[in-house]
Amino acid sequence: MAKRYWLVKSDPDTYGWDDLAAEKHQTTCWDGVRNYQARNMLRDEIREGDRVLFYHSQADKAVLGTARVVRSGYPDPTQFRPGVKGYDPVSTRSDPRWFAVDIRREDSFRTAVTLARMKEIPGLHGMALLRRGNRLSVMPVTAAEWKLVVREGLG
DNA sequence: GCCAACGTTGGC
DNA sequence: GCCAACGTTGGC
Repeated sequence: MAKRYWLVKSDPDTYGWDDLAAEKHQTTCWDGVRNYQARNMLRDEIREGDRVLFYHSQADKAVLGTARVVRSGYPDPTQFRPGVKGYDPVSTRSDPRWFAVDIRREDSFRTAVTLARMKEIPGLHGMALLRRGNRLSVMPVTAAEWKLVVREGLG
């Protein structure tokens, strides 16, 4: 199967590129996603070995680097933990509603590729991230888009 | 701080 | 099943 590419979006005040760097093995469980469209991608489409653009929303609005999927979709453990954000009382272990993947930090860009910059690159005009009103925290990236963003970031 | 774009909720 | 109200996200 062809390798696929994704973009994950995170508010750096909540969890950012530096937080991922500080993790053991620079790997984290990408949990907390509570949107059905994004859930479907985490559960059904994202595979180990797929590569990921790591994007900061809010003040930064830029891709900071790349990561790799090191474990494909499995039940998001936070949905089973009463009291934590993301707890879902309806979800059960035999029929979990929410999914997570594990990602490992890979290349850190020399220069962050800003949203403004991406809008200037003709080959990125169709990018899901640039679609008006797109609030998905996980979205697909084409191979061509991946190449353009990474070339820009790694120089 | 504002507001557009959604997703969700709940009354009917 | 419809839709108004509300909450959240995130760019500006």
